[in-house]
Amino acid sequence: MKVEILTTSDNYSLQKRVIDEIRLLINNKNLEPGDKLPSERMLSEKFEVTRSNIREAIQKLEFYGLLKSIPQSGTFVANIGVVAMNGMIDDILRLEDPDFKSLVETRILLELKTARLAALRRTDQDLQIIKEALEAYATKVSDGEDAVQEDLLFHLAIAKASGNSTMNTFMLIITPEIITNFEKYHVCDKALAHIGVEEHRLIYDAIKDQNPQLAKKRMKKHFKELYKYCYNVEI
Amino acid sequence: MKVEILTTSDNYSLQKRVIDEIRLLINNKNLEPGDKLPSERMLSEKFEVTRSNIREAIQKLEFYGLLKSIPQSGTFVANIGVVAMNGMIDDILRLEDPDFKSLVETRILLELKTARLAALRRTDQDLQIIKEALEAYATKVSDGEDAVQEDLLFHLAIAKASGNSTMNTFMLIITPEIITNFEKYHVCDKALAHIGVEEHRLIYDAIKDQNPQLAKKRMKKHFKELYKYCYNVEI
DNA sequence: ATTCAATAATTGGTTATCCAAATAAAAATT
DNA sequence: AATTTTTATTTGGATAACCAATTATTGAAT
Repeated sequence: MKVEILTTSDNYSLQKRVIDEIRLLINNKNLEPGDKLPSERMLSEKFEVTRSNIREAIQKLEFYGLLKSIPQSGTFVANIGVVAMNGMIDDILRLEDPDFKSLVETRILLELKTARLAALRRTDQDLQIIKEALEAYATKVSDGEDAVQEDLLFHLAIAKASGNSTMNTFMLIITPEIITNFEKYHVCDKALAHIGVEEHRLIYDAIKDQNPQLAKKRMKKHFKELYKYCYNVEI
Repeated sequence: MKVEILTTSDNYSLQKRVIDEIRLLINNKNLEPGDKLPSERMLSEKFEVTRSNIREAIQKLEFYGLLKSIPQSGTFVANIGVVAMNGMIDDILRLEDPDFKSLVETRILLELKTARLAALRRTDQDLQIIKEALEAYATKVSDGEDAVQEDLLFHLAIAKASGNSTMNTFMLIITPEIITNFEKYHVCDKALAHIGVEEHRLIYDAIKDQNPQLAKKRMKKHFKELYKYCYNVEI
């Protein structure tokens, strides 16, 4: 059974309201870094929402490093002052869901960098994993099968070899969204795959030879071909 | 009262265990995209953990786009096959917490790009917000006050003006961690601030004049000076 | 045998209750 | 009066009970 993604606007705007209330409270009480927020129970009463709503809002602000909950003690303002707190919460509230163009743009930026870094830093073990991913991809393609997954894993292997855990995380975040979009529009069919294999091999060689410039250049070309075929757009 | 960040290793490894069990289950049952997972209650019984543990693990995999929960219906495998699922979960489990060097490296990559894009895409309103952030920063510095927050907001204003919501999100994620590290090591004191103001102004001018190359170049110089002063390292 | 309405069971999400740690307050001891 | 010990309260987190939407099952009607 296939399912479609849906977003419930109700809870979403409620969370935004709670986050904004917390922002106002921090302003009114002039809470500085390290200061304690009122307890979850008090906040839920004050804002007339459930404690769950408060918890979710706090967890979101915790994700962005603005608050820190300590068990059996309280929730505290992180090492960020009132001014930055306001600005950042404002940004968080206004954040729209990423459009596909934004995802692609970011992916290319990240992958040109990870390819370069992988060429500089890859260990022998990293190289081995990339090679295995490459060959799994090549095998699938030569068998005429769909190889979107293997393609993905090749790119993630490079991200891991870059030795930069932040970029690695970011790649993990955006990759599935890109894949979903790719499959949704039914672009990038198997005709492209054979070209892809050769391009992958060239990228692998550059990383193997520890040639960062070349790795970046070949990754750039890879994306150029990819998006030219898939979307008839130059990037 | 100041608080220190701590990480409880217990729940963390428990979540990893649950995620790995889910991975194994998807493998053993050969679940394809769109297939339904067993209910949370069954999973909690099967893995001998609480339903909360199951929910948290599912939510994490949902964050990375691997699963999708539908209310009153079930949890489903996203549009990603078994192979990619395995590879990605493997990556997620191995993800280490980002080191400072990794954060800085990623920040620079992102900011060189957002500066460039902001120069290309900024609206008049974007420019106005950047200008306000710049002047708030300049005022603080000329008053001899600490201006870390205003500095941060200037950079975030540029990220917003880039028109790329993904990069904007990523900037919001890494910024507080960087700030925390900056303050922890008590580097980057006020002596640097006056240079910073001038550099900010130059970046602003380039964005105002819609000169992407110049904006990027000046941002690059800004970071070079910053990290040279703060860490005595070349980047 | 097929179709459709009615009912029972299942599901993720929500709310309420309980818990153990941490803090504050009070009382006892010196 | 100062300090320690004891008790009470507050805290975020864990658990359990509940809910409404969905799905599966049953059975009656054609």
